[in-house]
Amino acid sequence: MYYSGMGRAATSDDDRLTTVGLLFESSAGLRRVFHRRLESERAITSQAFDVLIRLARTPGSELRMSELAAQTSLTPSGLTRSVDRLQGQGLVARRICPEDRRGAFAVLTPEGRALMDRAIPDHVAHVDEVLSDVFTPEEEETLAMLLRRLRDHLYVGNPEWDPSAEGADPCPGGAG
Amino acid sequence: MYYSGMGRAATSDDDRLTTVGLLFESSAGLRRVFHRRLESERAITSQAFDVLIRLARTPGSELRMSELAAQTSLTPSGLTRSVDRLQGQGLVARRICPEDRRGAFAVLTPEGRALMDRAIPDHVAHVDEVLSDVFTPEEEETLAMLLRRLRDHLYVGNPEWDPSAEGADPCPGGAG
DNA sequence: CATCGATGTTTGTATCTGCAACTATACACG
DNA sequence: CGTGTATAGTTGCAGATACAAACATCGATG
Repeated sequence: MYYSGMGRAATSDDDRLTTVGLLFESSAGLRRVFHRRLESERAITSQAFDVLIRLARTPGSELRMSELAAQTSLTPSGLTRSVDRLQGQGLVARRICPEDRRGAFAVLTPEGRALMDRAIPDHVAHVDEVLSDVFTPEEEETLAMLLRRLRDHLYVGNPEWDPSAEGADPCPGGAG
Repeated sequence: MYYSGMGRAATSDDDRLTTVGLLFESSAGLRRVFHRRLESERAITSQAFDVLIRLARTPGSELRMSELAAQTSLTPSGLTRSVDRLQGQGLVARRICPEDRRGAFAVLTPEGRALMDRAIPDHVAHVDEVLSDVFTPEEEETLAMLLRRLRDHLYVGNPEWDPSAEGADPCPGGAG
């Protein structure tokens, strides 16, 4: 999209839009690649996988709805719907936060845990396969470092998606 | 999303998923930032802007529907709907390709051209502002180089989105 | 020239998403 | 203890997207 990589990007406008355009295209392309495999092999969308993997990789396998929304780049409304669907599939359940009854946790069910235990290794291998085809380990590290700076810059100060809130859970996961 | 940048990413699984997670988050964050500004100042979505800027920056201000779909990471169906909306706003028109009447061009109308002449400089400045807050010029160049490799790897061989078809237009823009 | 398969685009349909409004609970204050 | 404001999450609704099927046209073949 935009105007990236057309072989005639020489003007200053082009240069400045190229990076952003490449970022969007890479993201969309990766998402499509992973989405295809997940949907054909696991019958879940990449969006659902985003939610599930976040839960699977959290101690206690549960997170507050708002946490999960922030970490999946979904709005609260979008996350509610996503968890509704996962609940319908029996992969996730809701648990009221005992210390703040407005709040809810999304919890991985045993079935969801089993699915992720099968799916994650395959997914990691797939990611690995794609990235190692393109980058050396140092390059991948450089890319991650640059992207981390960009991500942090974009999300700080955004009240709804500020990662600085990540550790400030009023009802810490499962320990209660 | 995924598990990136949580301060405890030390296992091998984490490392391998981090880069992809950061890419998705950066892309989503950038899209949101640009979307907000475009929608409030120009009353267009960032998706529509993707289409318009591609047209605005092409000689003759017109492209085949399939070209445009490939370059905006939309499916043909999605692009048809998008162009429908832009046509309804008077920003884009369709033109049948005289040499292949199955095909259609999307053409920027004078109104669309005028909008983009106003919007592009602001957008470039906005992109510049965000990126220069985060990266040195060399870093940005490095990022673009790495992302270009990734993008090219993801899109070659994918018949629907193969960029190698870009120069092979059977009815080249506007010259006919 | 008629037919058949291939290609470019559009349409029917279902799903997903976000915004704004709403409900329920918590917390501060008198 | 009652009231007012803030916060967590959900729901109604409108808009956007993809997949599959349909439609129109092209090009090859006989």
